[in-house]
Amino acid sequence: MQRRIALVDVNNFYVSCERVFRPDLEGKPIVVLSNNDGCVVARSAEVKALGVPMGLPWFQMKELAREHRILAFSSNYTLYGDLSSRVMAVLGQFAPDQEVYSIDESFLDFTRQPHLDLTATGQTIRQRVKQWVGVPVSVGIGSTKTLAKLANHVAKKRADWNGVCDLDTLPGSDIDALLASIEVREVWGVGRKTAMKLAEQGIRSVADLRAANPHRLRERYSVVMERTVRELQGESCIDLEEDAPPRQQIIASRSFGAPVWTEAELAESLRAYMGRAAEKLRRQHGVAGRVGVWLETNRHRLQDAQYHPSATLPLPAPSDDTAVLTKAAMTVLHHLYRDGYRYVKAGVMLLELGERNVEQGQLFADAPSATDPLRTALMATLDRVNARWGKGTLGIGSAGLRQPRRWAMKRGTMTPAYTTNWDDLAIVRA
DNA sequence: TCTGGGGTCCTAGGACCC
DNA sequence: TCTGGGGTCCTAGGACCC
Repeated sequence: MQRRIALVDVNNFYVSCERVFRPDLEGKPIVVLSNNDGCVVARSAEVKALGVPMGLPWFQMKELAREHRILAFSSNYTLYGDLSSRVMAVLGQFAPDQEVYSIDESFLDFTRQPHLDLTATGQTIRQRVKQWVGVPVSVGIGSTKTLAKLANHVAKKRADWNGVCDLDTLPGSDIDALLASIEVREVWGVGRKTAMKLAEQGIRSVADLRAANPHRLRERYSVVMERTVRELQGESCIDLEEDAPPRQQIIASRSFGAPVWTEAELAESLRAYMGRAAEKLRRQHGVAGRVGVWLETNRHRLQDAQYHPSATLPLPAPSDDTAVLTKAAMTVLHHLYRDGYRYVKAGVMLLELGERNVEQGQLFADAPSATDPLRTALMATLDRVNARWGKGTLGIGSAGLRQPRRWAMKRGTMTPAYTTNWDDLAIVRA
Protein backbone atom coordinates (compact mmCIF):
# COMPACT_ATOMS: atom_id res chain seq x y z
CA MET A 1 0.00 0.00 0.00
CA GLN A 2 1.15 3.51 -0.81
CA ARG A 3 2.05 5.33 2.39
CA ARG A 4 1.19 8.98 2.97
CA ILE A 5 3.66 10.70 5.23
CA ALA A 6 3.95 14.35 6.16
CA LEU A 7 7.00 16.07 7.59
CA VAL A 8 6.12 19.25 9.45
CA ASP A 9 8.81 21.58 10.74
CA VAL A 10 9.01 25.05 12.17
CA ASN A 11 10.63 27.66 9.93
CA ASN A 12 13.84 29.03 11.47
CA PHE A 13 12.75 27.48 14.75
CA TYR A 14 14.88 29.32 17.34
CA VAL A 15 14.40 32.65 15.58
CA SER A 16 10.65 32.08 15.42
CA CYS A 17 10.62 31.28 19.16
CA GLU A 18 12.33 34.58 19.96
CA ARG A 19 9.72 36.40 17.88
CA VAL A 20 6.74 34.87 19.69
CA PHE A 21 7.23 37.19 22.65
CA ARG A 22 8.86 40.02 20.70
CA PRO A 23 6.54 40.71 17.76
CA ASP A 24 8.55 43.86 17.10
CA LEU A 25 11.28 41.54 15.76
CA GLU A 26 9.08 40.47 12.86
CA GLY A 27 10.71 41.35 9.53
CA LYS A 28 14.03 42.27 11.19
CA PRO A 29 17.28 40.37 10.58
CA ILE A 30 17.93 38.08 13.56
CA VAL A 31 20.34 35.30 14.46
CA VAL A 32 20.44 32.94 17.43
CA LEU A 33 23.89 31.94 18.65
CA SER A 34 25.23 28.66 20.02
CA ASN A 35 26.53 28.28 23.56
CA ASN A 36 29.28 30.72 24.44
CA ASP A 37 27.78 32.93 21.73
CA GLY A 38 30.09 31.06 19.37
CA CYS A 39 28.33 30.32 16.08
CA VAL A 40 25.11 31.14 14.27
CA VAL A 41 22.68 28.26 14.78
CA ALA A 42 19.51 29.91 13.48
CA ARG A 43 18.94 32.69 10.95
CA SER A 44 15.86 34.65 10.01
CA ALA A 45 14.93 34.83 6.33
CA GLU A 46 16.39 38.36 6.19
CA VAL A 47 19.77 37.05 7.37
CA LYS A 48 19.73 34.08 4.99
CA ALA A 49 19.12 36.56 2.17
CA LEU A 50 22.40 38.28 3.12
CA GLY A 51 24.21 35.01 2.45
CA VAL A 52 25.13 34.20 6.07
CA PRO A 53 25.75 30.42 6.24
CA MET A 54 24.70 28.17 9.09
CA GLY A 55 27.46 27.73 11.66
CA LEU A 56 29.32 30.95 10.87
CA PRO A 57 31.33 32.13 13.90
CA TRP A 58 29.73 35.25 15.35
CA PHE A 59 33.00 37.17 15.56
CA GLN A 60 33.44 36.73 11.81
CA MET A 61 30.16 38.46 11.03
CA LYS A 62 30.18 41.31 13.55
CA GLU A 63 31.05 43.77 10.82
CA LEU A 64 28.16 42.60 8.65
CA ALA A 65 25.89 42.63 11.68
CA ARG A 66 26.67 46.26 12.40
CA GLU A 67 26.15 47.23 8.80
CA HIS A 68 22.76 45.54 8.50
CA ARG A 69 21.61 45.96 12.11
CA ILE A 70 21.42 42.22 12.66
CA LEU A 71 20.22 41.36 16.17
CA ALA A 72 21.85 38.41 17.93
CA PHE A 73 20.40 36.33 20.76
CA SER A 74 22.10 33.78 22.99
CA SER A 75 20.25 30.48 22.72
CA ASN A 76 17.50 29.96 25.27
CA TYR A 77 16.88 26.22 25.24
CA THR A 78 14.34 26.31 28.06
CA LEU A 79 12.11 28.51 25.93
CA TYR A 80 12.66 26.47 22.75
CA GLY A 81 11.99 23.19 24.53
CA ASP A 82 8.72 24.46 25.95
CA LEU A 83 7.45 25.88 22.65
CA SER A 84 8.52 22.66 20.95
CA SER A 85 6.25 20.54 23.19
CA ARG A 86 3.35 22.86 22.43
CA VAL A 87 3.88 22.58 18.67
CA MET A 88 4.18 18.77 18.89
CA ALA A 89 0.97 18.53 20.92
CA VAL A 90 -0.95 20.51 18.30
CA LEU A 91 0.49 18.43 15.42
CA GLY A 92 -0.41 15.21 17.22
CA GLN A 93 -4.09 16.07 16.92
CA PHE A 94 -3.98 15.82 13.14
CA ALA A 95 -2.83 12.25 12.53
CA PRO A 96 -3.22 8.91 14.29
CA ASP A 97 0.53 8.26 14.15
CA GLN A 98 3.23 10.78 15.01
CA GLU A 99 7.00 10.60 15.35
CA VAL A 100 8.62 13.57 17.05
CA TYR A 101 11.85 13.55 15.08
CA SER A 102 13.68 16.55 16.50
CA ILE A 103 13.06 19.67 18.54
CA ASP A 104 11.27 21.28 15.59
CA GLU A 105 10.21 18.41 13.31
CA SER A 106 7.49 15.81 13.35
CA PHE A 107 6.52 13.05 10.95
CA LEU A 108 2.77 12.41 10.68
CA ASP A 109 1.43 9.23 9.08
CA PHE A 110 -1.84 9.64 7.17
CA THR A 111 -1.75 6.22 5.49
CA ARG A 112 -4.87 5.16 7.37
CA GLN A 113 -6.81 8.14 5.95
CA PRO A 114 -6.39 7.53 2.21
CA HIS A 115 -9.13 9.95 1.18
CA LEU A 116 -8.05 12.94 3.22
CA ASP A 117 -7.01 15.98 1.13
CA LEU A 118 -3.51 16.46 2.52
CA THR A 119 -2.82 19.78 0.81
CA ALA A 120 -5.86 21.26 2.56
CA THR A 121 -4.91 19.53 5.82
CA GLY A 122 -1.42 21.01 5.51
CA GLN A 123 -2.90 24.50 5.29
CA THR A 124 -5.06 23.85 8.35
CA ILE A 125 -1.98 22.68 10.25
CA ARG A 126 -0.15 25.86 9.35
CA GLN A 127 -2.98 28.08 10.48
CA ARG A 128 -3.59 26.26 13.72
CA VAL A 129 0.03 26.12 14.86
CA LYS A 130 0.44 29.79 14.02
CA GLN A 131 -2.70 30.70 15.94
CA TRP A 132 -2.23 28.45 18.98
CA VAL A 133 1.55 28.58 19.44
CA GLY A 134 2.63 31.54 17.33
CA VAL A 135 5.25 30.00 15.05
CA PRO A 136 5.20 29.35 11.26
CA VAL A 137 5.53 25.78 9.97
CA SER A 138 6.02 24.12 6.57
CA VAL A 139 4.50 20.83 5.47
CA GLY A 140 5.95 18.31 3.00
CA ILE A 141 4.06 15.19 1.94
CA GLY A 142 5.28 12.07 0.14
CA SER A 143 5.07 8.29 0.11
CA THR A 144 8.26 7.79 2.17
CA LYS A 145 10.00 9.71 4.95
CA THR A 146 12.81 10.72 2.58
CA LEU A 147 10.32 12.05 0.01
CA ALA A 148 8.35 13.88 2.72
CA LYS A 149 11.58 15.59 3.83
CA LEU A 150 12.31 16.56 0.25
CA ALA A 151 8.76 17.86 -0.22
CA ASN A 152 9.20 19.96 2.90
CA HIS A 153 12.30 21.52 1.36
CA VAL A 154 10.30 22.29 -1.79
CA ALA A 155 7.43 23.77 0.22
CA LYS A 156 9.83 26.39 1.62
CA LYS A 157 11.33 27.30 -1.76
CA ARG A 158 8.16 27.85 -3.76
CA ALA A 159 6.35 30.89 -2.41
CA ASP A 160 3.26 30.21 -4.55
CA TRP A 161 2.67 26.89 -2.74
CA ASN A 162 2.14 28.69 0.54
CA GLY A 163 4.22 26.39 2.71
CA VAL A 164 2.67 23.05 1.69
CA CYS A 165 3.89 20.55 -0.93
CA ASP A 166 2.31 17.18 -1.60
CA LEU A 167 4.46 15.36 -4.14
CA ASP A 168 1.75 12.79 -4.77
CA THR A 169 -0.55 15.39 -6.33
CA LEU A 170 2.00 16.35 -8.99
CA PRO A 171 2.09 14.75 -12.45
CA GLY A 172 5.14 12.53 -13.01
CA SER A 173 6.70 14.90 -15.54
CA ASP A 174 6.54 17.78 -13.05
CA ILE A 175 8.22 15.65 -10.41
CA ASP A 176 10.98 14.70 -12.84
CA ALA A 177 11.66 18.36 -13.64
CA LEU A 178 11.48 19.29 -9.96
CA LEU A 179 13.93 16.60 -8.82
CA ALA A 180 16.31 17.45 -11.66
CA SER A 181 16.46 21.02 -10.35
CA ILE A 182 17.40 20.09 -6.75
CA GLU A 183 20.98 19.35 -5.72
CA VAL A 184 21.58 15.89 -4.34
CA ARG A 185 23.00 17.46 -1.17
CA GLU A 186 19.43 18.36 -0.14
CA VAL A 187 18.46 14.71 0.25
CA TRP A 188 18.09 13.45 3.82
CA GLY A 189 21.20 11.37 4.56
CA VAL A 190 23.43 12.88 1.88
CA GLY A 191 26.02 15.08 3.57
CA ARG A 192 28.87 17.16 2.24
CA LYS A 193 31.35 14.31 1.83
CA THR A 194 28.89 11.95 0.18
CA ALA A 195 27.71 14.67 -2.18
CA MET A 196 31.31 15.22 -3.35
CA LYS A 197 31.82 11.51 -3.88
CA LEU A 198 28.55 11.25 -5.79
CA ALA A 199 29.54 14.17 -8.02
CA GLU A 200 32.63 12.22 -9.11
CA GLN A 201 30.23 9.59 -10.44
CA GLY A 202 28.20 12.23 -12.22
CA ILE A 203 25.35 12.11 -9.72
CA ARG A 204 24.50 15.74 -9.02
CA SER A 205 20.73 16.17 -8.82
CA VAL A 206 18.10 14.34 -6.83
CA ALA A 207 16.81 12.95 -10.15
CA ASP A 208 20.29 11.49 -10.85
CA LEU A 209 20.32 9.75 -7.47
CA ARG A 210 16.80 8.44 -7.89
CA ALA A 211 17.79 6.94 -11.24
CA ALA A 212 20.82 5.15 -9.75
CA ASN A 213 21.02 1.44 -9.03
CA PRO A 214 20.62 0.92 -5.26
CA HIS A 215 22.58 -2.34 -5.32
CA ARG A 216 25.53 -0.73 -7.07
CA LEU A 217 25.57 2.21 -4.68
CA ARG A 218 25.51 -0.06 -1.66
CA GLU A 219 28.87 -1.51 -2.69
CA ARG A 220 30.50 1.90 -2.90
CA TYR A 221 28.74 3.53 0.07
CA SER A 222 26.67 1.62 2.59
CA VAL A 223 23.27 0.16 3.35
CA VAL A 224 22.19 3.64 4.41
CA MET A 225 22.70 4.93 0.88
CA GLU A 226 20.85 1.96 -0.59
CA ARG A 227 17.87 2.74 1.64
CA THR A 228 17.96 6.40 0.64
CA VAL A 229 17.81 5.58 -3.07
CA ARG A 230 14.96 3.11 -2.57
CA GLU A 231 13.05 5.68 -0.55
CA LEU A 232 13.50 8.24 -3.34
CA GLN A 233 12.05 5.66 -5.71
CA GLY A 234 8.98 5.44 -3.51
CA GLU A 235 9.77 2.22 -1.66
CA SER A 236 9.32 2.82 2.05
CA CYS A 237 12.32 1.52 4.02
CA ILE A 238 12.36 3.70 7.13
CA ASP A 239 9.54 3.22 9.60
CA LEU A 240 7.94 5.77 11.85
CA GLU A 241 9.26 5.53 15.41
CA GLU A 242 6.41 6.58 17.61
CA ASP A 243 8.00 5.74 20.95
CA ALA A 244 11.46 7.17 21.24
CA PRO A 245 13.86 4.25 21.77
CA PRO A 246 15.87 4.55 24.99
CA ARG A 247 19.14 6.43 24.61
CA GLN A 248 22.27 4.37 24.11
CA GLN A 249 24.59 7.05 25.40
CA ILE A 250 24.38 10.33 27.26
CA ILE A 251 26.83 13.14 26.60
CA ALA A 252 27.45 16.36 28.47
CA SER A 253 30.10 18.73 27.21
CA ARG A 254 30.78 22.42 26.80
CA SER A 255 33.34 24.70 25.31
CA PHE A 256 34.89 26.78 28.07
CA GLY A 257 34.26 30.50 28.45
CA ALA A 258 38.06 30.93 28.59
CA PRO A 259 40.86 28.41 28.03
CA VAL A 260 42.03 26.41 31.06
CA TRP A 261 45.38 24.79 31.75
CA THR A 262 45.13 22.91 35.03
CA GLU A 263 43.78 19.51 35.95
CA ALA A 264 41.91 21.10 38.85
CA GLU A 265 39.90 23.34 36.54
CA LEU A 266 39.20 20.52 34.13
CA ALA A 267 38.07 18.38 37.07
CA GLU A 268 35.72 21.10 38.24
CA SER A 269 34.07 21.44 34.84
CA LEU A 270 33.78 17.67 34.40
CA ARG A 271 32.11 17.35 37.79
CA ALA A 272 29.50 19.87 36.70
CA TYR A 273 28.94 18.09 33.37
CA MET A 274 28.64 14.73 35.10
CA GLY A 275 26.03 16.22 37.41
CA ARG A 276 23.86 16.99 34.39
CA ALA A 277 24.59 13.72 32.59
CA ALA A 278 23.71 11.66 35.68
CA GLU A 279 20.50 13.61 36.14
CA LYS A 280 19.51 12.80 32.55
CA LEU A 281 20.38 9.17 33.18
CA ARG A 282 18.14 8.97 36.26
CA ARG A 283 15.31 10.72 34.43
CA GLN A 284 15.23 7.83 31.95
CA HIS A 285 15.58 5.31 34.84
CA GLY A 286 18.88 4.09 33.46
CA VAL A 287 22.23 2.97 34.79
CA ALA A 288 25.60 3.31 33.03
CA GLY A 289 28.15 0.53 32.76
CA ARG A 290 31.00 2.67 31.42
CA VAL A 291 32.16 6.26 31.74
CA GLY A 292 34.05 8.22 29.10
CA VAL A 293 35.94 11.51 29.20
CA TRP A 294 37.51 13.58 26.46
CA LEU A 295 39.51 16.80 26.30
CA GLU A 296 40.15 19.20 23.45
CA THR A 297 42.60 21.95 22.60
CA ASN A 298 41.66 24.57 20.01
CA ARG A 299 41.88 22.88 16.60
CA HIS A 300 41.62 26.23 14.84
CA ARG A 301 44.78 27.62 16.42
CA LEU A 302 47.53 26.10 14.34
CA GLN A 303 50.19 27.73 16.51
CA ASP A 304 48.99 25.72 19.53
CA ALA A 305 50.21 22.27 20.51
CA GLN A 306 47.27 19.95 19.85
CA TYR A 307 45.99 17.22 22.16
CA HIS A 308 42.59 15.54 21.84
CA PRO A 309 42.66 12.52 24.10
CA SER A 310 39.71 10.36 25.10
CA ALA A 311 39.27 7.20 27.12
CA THR A 312 36.59 5.15 28.80
CA LEU A 313 36.49 3.16 32.01
CA PRO A 314 34.15 0.27 32.82
CA LEU A 315 32.43 0.48 36.21
CA PRO A 316 32.61 -2.44 38.64
CA ALA A 317 28.80 -2.40 38.62
CA PRO A 318 26.35 -0.32 36.55
CA SER A 319 25.32 2.80 38.46
CA ASP A 320 23.21 5.97 38.36
CA ASP A 321 24.98 7.51 41.34
CA THR A 322 26.53 10.91 40.60
CA ALA A 323 29.32 10.30 43.11
CA VAL A 324 30.27 6.93 41.62
CA LEU A 325 30.13 8.23 38.05
CA THR A 326 32.09 11.37 38.94
CA LYS A 327 34.79 9.37 40.67
CA ALA A 328 35.25 7.26 37.55
CA ALA A 329 35.43 10.39 35.39
CA MET A 330 38.12 11.81 37.67
CA THR A 331 40.16 8.62 37.28
CA VAL A 332 39.95 8.89 33.51
CA LEU A 333 40.80 12.58 33.60
CA HIS A 334 43.89 11.93 35.69
CA HIS A 335 44.96 9.29 33.19
CA LEU A 336 44.44 11.67 30.22
CA TYR A 337 45.69 14.94 31.63
CA ARG A 338 48.97 16.35 30.31
CA ASP A 339 50.54 19.55 31.49
CA GLY A 340 51.14 22.50 29.20
CA TYR A 341 48.13 22.38 26.88
CA ARG A 342 45.58 25.11 26.35
CA TYR A 343 42.32 23.21 26.83
CA VAL A 344 39.15 24.77 25.40
CA LYS A 345 36.60 22.00 25.79
CA ALA A 346 35.90 18.85 27.75
CA GLY A 347 33.10 16.35 28.02
CA VAL A 348 31.80 13.26 29.77
CA MET A 349 29.95 10.32 28.27
CA LEU A 350 27.79 7.67 29.90
CA LEU A 351 27.93 4.42 27.95
CA GLU A 352 26.58 0.87 28.08
CA LEU A 353 23.29 2.13 29.40
CA GLY A 354 20.83 -0.33 30.88
CA GLU A 355 17.53 -0.25 32.69
CA ARG A 356 17.69 0.43 36.38
CA ASN A 357 15.10 -2.08 37.55
CA VAL A 358 16.62 -5.05 35.76
CA GLU A 359 20.01 -4.22 37.22
CA GLN A 360 21.42 -7.13 39.24
CA GLY A 361 23.28 -6.48 42.45
CA GLN A 362 26.88 -7.58 42.30
CA LEU A 363 27.93 -9.86 45.14
CA PHE A 364 31.44 -8.70 45.84
CA ALA A 365 31.47 -5.15 44.47
CA ASP A 366 32.67 -2.56 46.94
CA ALA A 367 31.12 0.26 44.92
CA PRO A 368 27.71 1.40 46.21
CA SER A 369 25.06 -0.62 44.43
CA ALA A 370 22.72 1.19 42.07
CA THR A 371 19.81 0.11 44.23
CA ASP A 372 21.12 1.21 47.63
CA PRO A 373 18.01 2.94 49.11
CA LEU A 374 19.97 5.68 50.87
CA ARG A 375 21.87 6.68 47.72
CA THR A 376 18.63 6.54 45.76
CA ALA A 377 16.94 8.95 48.15
CA LEU A 378 19.96 11.26 48.05
CA MET A 379 19.99 11.34 44.25
CA ALA A 380 16.23 11.97 44.10
CA THR A 381 16.64 14.91 46.48
CA LEU A 382 19.50 16.26 44.39
CA ASP A 383 17.34 16.15 41.26
CA ARG A 384 14.37 17.79 42.97
CA VAL A 385 16.40 20.64 44.43
CA ASN A 386 18.04 21.34 41.09
CA ALA A 387 14.70 21.21 39.28
CA ARG A 388 13.15 23.66 41.75
CA TRP A 389 16.01 26.09 42.33
CA GLY A 390 17.92 25.89 39.07
CA LYS A 391 20.57 23.66 37.53
CA GLY A 392 23.72 23.34 39.57
CA THR A 393 22.23 24.54 42.88
CA LEU A 394 23.33 21.31 44.54
CA GLY A 395 26.28 19.29 43.30
CA ILE A 396 28.69 16.57 44.33
CA GLY A 397 32.04 17.61 45.78
CA SER A 398 33.13 20.99 44.50
CA ALA A 399 31.10 20.89 41.27
CA GLY A 400 31.21 24.51 40.34
CA LEU A 401 31.37 26.00 43.81
CA ARG A 402 34.75 27.66 43.50
CA GLN A 403 35.11 31.10 42.01
CA PRO A 404 35.99 32.26 39.50
CA ARG A 405 34.82 29.62 37.07
CA ARG A 406 36.86 30.45 34.01
CA TRP A 407 35.37 27.50 32.16
CA ALA A 408 31.76 28.60 32.66
CA MET A 409 30.08 29.64 29.45
CA LYS A 410 29.41 33.12 28.22
CA ARG A 411 25.89 34.16 27.32
CA GLY A 412 25.64 37.82 26.50
CA THR A 413 22.13 38.40 25.24
CA MET A 414 19.73 35.80 26.52
CA THR A 415 16.00 36.42 26.46
CA PRO A 416 13.88 35.72 29.55
CA ALA A 417 12.29 32.31 30.18
CA TYR A 418 8.88 33.66 29.18
CA THR A 419 6.98 30.42 29.48
CA THR A 420 8.70 28.55 32.30
CA ASN A 421 9.63 31.13 34.92
CA TRP A 422 6.93 33.19 36.69
CA ASP A 423 9.31 36.12 37.07
CA ASP A 424 9.75 36.27 33.30
CA LEU A 425 6.09 36.15 32.26
CA ALA A 426 5.27 38.61 29.52
CA ILE A 427 3.22 41.56 30.73
CA VAL A 428 0.31 42.71 28.60
CA ARG A 429 -0.47 46.41 28.79
CA ALA A 430 -3.93 47.60 27.75
C1' DT B 1 61.97 -24.08 3.49
C1' DC B 2 57.03 -24.34 4.87
C1' DT B 3 53.52 -20.18 8.92
C1' DG B 4 45.29 -21.38 8.17
C1' DG B 5 40.89 -19.62 8.14
C1' DG B 6 36.66 -18.27 9.85
C1' DG B 7 33.84 -16.26 13.37
C1' DT B 8 32.94 -12.91 17.03
C1' DC B 9 33.60 -9.09 19.80
C1' DC B 10 35.28 -4.61 20.64
C1' DT B 11 36.82 0.00 19.56
C1' DA B 12 37.96 3.99 16.91
C1' DG B 13 36.72 6.89 13.53
C1' DG B 14 33.86 8.72 9.92
C1' DA B 15 29.62 10.49 8.20
C1' DC B 16 25.36 12.13 9.01
C1' DC B 17 21.38 14.51 11.42
C1' DC B 18 19.28 18.59 13.88
C1' DT C 1 40.45 37.14 21.38
C1' DC C 2 36.27 35.01 19.77
C1' DT C 3 34.73 28.69 15.92
C1' DG C 4 28.05 24.48 19.56
C1' DG C 5 26.17 20.29 21.59
C1' DG C 6 23.94 15.85 21.54
C1' DG C 7 22.88 12.07 19.19
C1' DT C 8 22.80 7.66 15.65
C1' DC C 9 24.56 4.25 12.57
C1' DC C 10 28.07 1.98 9.82
C1' DT C 11 32.62 0.15 8.66
C1' DA C 12 37.26 -1.28 9.14
C1' DG C 13 40.56 -3.42 11.62
C1' DG C 14 42.65 -5.60 15.62
C1' DA C 15 42.36 -9.07 19.29
C1' DC C 16 41.06 -13.34 20.36
C1' DC C 17 39.28 -17.97 19.96
C1' DC C 18 39.00 -22.55 18.08
